[in-house]
Amino acid sequence: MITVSTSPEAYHHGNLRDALLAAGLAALEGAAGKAPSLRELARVVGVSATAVYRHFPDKQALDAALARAGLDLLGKEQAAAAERAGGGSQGFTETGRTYVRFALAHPALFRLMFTQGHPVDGSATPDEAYALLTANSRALVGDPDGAETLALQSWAMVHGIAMLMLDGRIPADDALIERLLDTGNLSAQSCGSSSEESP
Amino acid sequence: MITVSTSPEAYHHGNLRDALLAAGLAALEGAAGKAPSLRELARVVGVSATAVYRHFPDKQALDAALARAGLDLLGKEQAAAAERAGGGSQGFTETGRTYVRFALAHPALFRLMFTQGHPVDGSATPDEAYALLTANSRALVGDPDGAETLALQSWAMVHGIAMLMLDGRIPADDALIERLLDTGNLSAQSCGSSSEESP
DNA sequence: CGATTAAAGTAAACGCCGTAAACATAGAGG
DNA sequence: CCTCTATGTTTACGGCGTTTACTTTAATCG
Repeated sequence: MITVSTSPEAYHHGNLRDALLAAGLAALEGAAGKAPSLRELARVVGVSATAVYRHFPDKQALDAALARAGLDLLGKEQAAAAERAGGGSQGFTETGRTYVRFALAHPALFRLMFTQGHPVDGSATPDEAYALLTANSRALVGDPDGAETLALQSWAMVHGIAMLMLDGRIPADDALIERLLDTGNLSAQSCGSSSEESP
Repeated sequence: MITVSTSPEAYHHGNLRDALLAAGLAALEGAAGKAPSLRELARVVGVSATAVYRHFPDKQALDAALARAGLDLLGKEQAAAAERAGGGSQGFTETGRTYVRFALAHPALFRLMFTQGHPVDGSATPDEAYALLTANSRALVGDPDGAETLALQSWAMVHGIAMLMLDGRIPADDALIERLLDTGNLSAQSCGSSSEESP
């Protein structure tokens, strides 16, 4: 009944793994916005709960696979957005904007991606998003150390914006995203004068 | 047997609520770093699981109360740190440093604080940390709009750093914290020239 | 002071969850 | 054709959050 994009094999021998991942991603988008249970996924795919264990050692592994899928998707969207903006500092900013928008568009998936206890899959395949980030910041600032710092600061900034908006601590407002993404203001702290001043 | 700080009454009529919160905070600090279950908390306090429902409508409410307690604690630590640093921009930076340190020192609690679906307790008591943040940034920049932007950007930055470190995406390294907290570098993007440039 | 009443606790049960163990079956390879 | 191995199923366990119905405690009030 359910056809999964990734692999065209007959269902009963073949692509349960992909079917589970597809069902998981679908569930994460659903109105519930709730992380799906292993049993629920098995039910949706039409298989017994324990069948899942033929393809994932435990639920955490399933979640990790979902997280990696989400990370890949984010990386692709970012790359596309950066290219559309024509690279350079414009592309860099667009990458950040896409990051926040992705989080707001897929809240449950985004939470899952970053909520695992340890880095997803221990750097087996470093994710595309991060590679793009460092490459772009290296293109913007010459000094390698400065480039890494800029990359991490930018990541932290957009990640913080995304998380605070997802958690409802600050309004998930488009205009606010733009305002926060414009880091020119931040330099008021250290750009105009040197680092000391008191009221 | 267990004495709880908040309320000195005899146990069987009185302070189950506070005992549960204390047990919850203790569990969140424990080596497990795992969010405690309602039943586990009841067990620790020596009460049946359903007794909890006399004091909290459901587990989410218990979690929200724990989150609020954590928020208060964070606010107090930040205020103390800012005062110790003598206020001004020094104090402002110290506030941020304390935020990240708090997250690393109490990972499970910090996660709980920001992982609830909606803002904890719908702005009933706006939290001290945020009040301090806006007050400080207003003291640093004159323009109220600019102050709010600076406040939110700073919050997003430290929150992002904290979260990425908790999730193991970037090393939880003291030197790195310092490097990322120094936002002077960020201005390289928009301080030296106007906003356009390409490689 | 004693009866009533409301607050605070208990016990049992429900349906869900993740996971383990033992068993079934289909298809590939000798 | 028969056997293995990969992939599935059934059944079961303990833990979870929550509901329902019951009991106890202590505070109120005539």
